[in-house]
Amino acid sequence: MSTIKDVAEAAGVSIATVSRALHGLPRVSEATRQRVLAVAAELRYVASPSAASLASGQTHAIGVVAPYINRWYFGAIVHSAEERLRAAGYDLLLYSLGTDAHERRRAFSGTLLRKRVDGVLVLALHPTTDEAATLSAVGGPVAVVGAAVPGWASVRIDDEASARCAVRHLVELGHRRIGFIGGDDPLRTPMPGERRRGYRAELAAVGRPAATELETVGDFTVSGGYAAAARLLALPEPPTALFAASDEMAMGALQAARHAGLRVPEDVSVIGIDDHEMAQLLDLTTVAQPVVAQGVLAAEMILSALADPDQEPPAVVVPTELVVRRTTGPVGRPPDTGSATGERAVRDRPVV
Amino acid sequence: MSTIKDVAEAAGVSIATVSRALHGLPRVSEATRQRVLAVAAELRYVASPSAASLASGQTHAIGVVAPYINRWYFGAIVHSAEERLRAAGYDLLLYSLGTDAHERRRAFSGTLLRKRVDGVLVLALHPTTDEAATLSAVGGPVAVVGAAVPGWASVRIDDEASARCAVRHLVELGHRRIGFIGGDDPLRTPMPGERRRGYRAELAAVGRPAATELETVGDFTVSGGYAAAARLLALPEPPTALFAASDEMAMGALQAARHAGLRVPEDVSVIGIDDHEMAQLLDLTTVAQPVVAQGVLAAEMILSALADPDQEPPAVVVPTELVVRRTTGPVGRPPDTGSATGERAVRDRPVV
DNA sequence: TTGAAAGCGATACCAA
DNA sequence: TTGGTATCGCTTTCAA
Repeated sequence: MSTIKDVAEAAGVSIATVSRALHGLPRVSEATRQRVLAVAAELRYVASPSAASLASGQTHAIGVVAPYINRWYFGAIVHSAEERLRAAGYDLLLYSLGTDAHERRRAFSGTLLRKRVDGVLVLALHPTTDEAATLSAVGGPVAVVGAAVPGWASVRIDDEASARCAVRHLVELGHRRIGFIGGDDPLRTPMPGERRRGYRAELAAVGRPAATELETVGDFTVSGGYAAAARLLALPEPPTALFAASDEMAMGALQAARHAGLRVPEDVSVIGIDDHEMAQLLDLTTVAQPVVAQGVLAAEMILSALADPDQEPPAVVVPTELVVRRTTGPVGRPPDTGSATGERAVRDRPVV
Repeated sequence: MSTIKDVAEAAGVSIATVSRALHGLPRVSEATRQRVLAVAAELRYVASPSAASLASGQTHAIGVVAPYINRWYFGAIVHSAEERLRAAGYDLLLYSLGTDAHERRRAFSGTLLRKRVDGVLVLALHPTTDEAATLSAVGGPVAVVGAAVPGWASVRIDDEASARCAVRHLVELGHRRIGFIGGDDPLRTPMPGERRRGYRAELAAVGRPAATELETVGDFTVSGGYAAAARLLALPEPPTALFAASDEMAMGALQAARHAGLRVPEDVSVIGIDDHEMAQLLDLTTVAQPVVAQGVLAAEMILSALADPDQEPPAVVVPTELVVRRTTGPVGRPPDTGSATGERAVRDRPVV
């Protein structure tokens, strides 16, 4: 494996000149640069990242801290962020933590990241004040997706407003008894709480404050949504509509309704949040959030902070949009497939 | 940010001793070790990975080269492999290439990985002989999931046998006119071809060689599966069953059948391969492959090769299993929900 | 049991 | 326009 020294010798110049030539820096004659480039290519020279970062203090790597990588939301965001970061010459170091508190501590303490990355992308994790402080101490800029953290750049949706939007859609269809499938908070994100707050607020706005028995926990998985919906539909006075705080839970709810012998949306309406890639396939009505845009934006925030560390970190809230498909309909009547059901409503095109 | 020198001074020893103490090496008295450990903790010392790898030649990082990260199969494998590798003290460098030929070239040329990782995990990508050679030249061990490459460790399923298993299930249900939804090969993987071969072989075995019009292309996406199925079902003499080479395509096929006004499985049976996490939700019959096990196994192959570079790289084929749910049934009769439909059949439990 | 010192392979400053 | 060289922070060998 050739080093910069090999290139220097073969090109008949010093290593300093090789370095300059390869980095496109000035103070190298064009002739020399070409010669160095040719020799480097010939020797298949690749600079050692370790040596380069030891000398320069830059790693050209961004750490991605996420609870999961194998879920739609996270996969989509990591994918779009990676594309943007790689185009800018950065590598991605992946840290998916699971729900393990110990791993979380390691990641946020900086033990894993210090001296290893130039910046950090945090996904859907809300650090405590302490955690934010220690992770900031790692040194580089931090951007977070799905939460707002003082001092960090952030991109997110308005979770409370999105929940209100979903519930309002159901209310406009005449529903008054609406079940909520939320989640507990193993990762201490504020998101579940905010979506619940939106649910309650919108119900309160129509004078039907939420009943405790209508709020359940589905922990953001398909099977959790199934179980929660099954419980709600088995109530003495079951809800006529279900609002799940994520599409994955809504999909479970869909199946639970079918297994209970109920037609969707004739007997029960179901709405989610996300616009998961399978939502269209299942005809699920949902409040769509732009995941790709959030990933790209977060990546650009990091790049921008890297370029100019002194700027104020931006906090962007991206819009969501109600997408009406076929799992929501008027209460107690056959589904309305004709005219619009709400001014913000977007009626979705069929697959393909 | 403290360095090893700070720790050495604070502990009143040399940096060599600090290094030994921190690495648990011998030739350090227990008392000294404790003192160094205490001082290091106090100073929140974290060794610089760049300096360490420059000096030792080891990066403690594994490169993951995959076409996508935001698809079920890849997310699941990366997740399980990461867990295993992190437990062994390795970081993960993510390289998801998309279908871009240029990115692919960069990754396999070693430009991205040389001197950067100790080993490489390749997912579902089949390198050319040249690519395999240059990636091997990167230096560390390589393990591949979903393909077999001479000289590399590998874990995979038997794609042809899995396809035969799926088709045999349909044949045993009485189907003779069976449509195939495969995919072209943007990433030059042999997998699609092998599944097609299995389809043809099994049909030939019952004396019904495949008709060209029954073989379509769905490019392994939901919408591709939808379009392919729609085409098949619109044939003058449509198939009574559809075999999709992946669950995602099968899900699209399911929807296409419903949109065509056909009942599944009464009018048309659908089977896939994978056992995608949503397959259970959709009651999809499929041939399950163990993704978590494949990820862990591949990770362990790399670790093992790192520990002992001289061993012969293993090539493991993991078993698949037919999982009968409710999208396949006897041809031209109402679905048989009673007794078993095949000796390898596993009847799936309901969700939750 | 401990320390001194020679690299590892680059970057970047200062002279020439 | 070029080269010499100090430096980054650690690992590892060899002496003490």
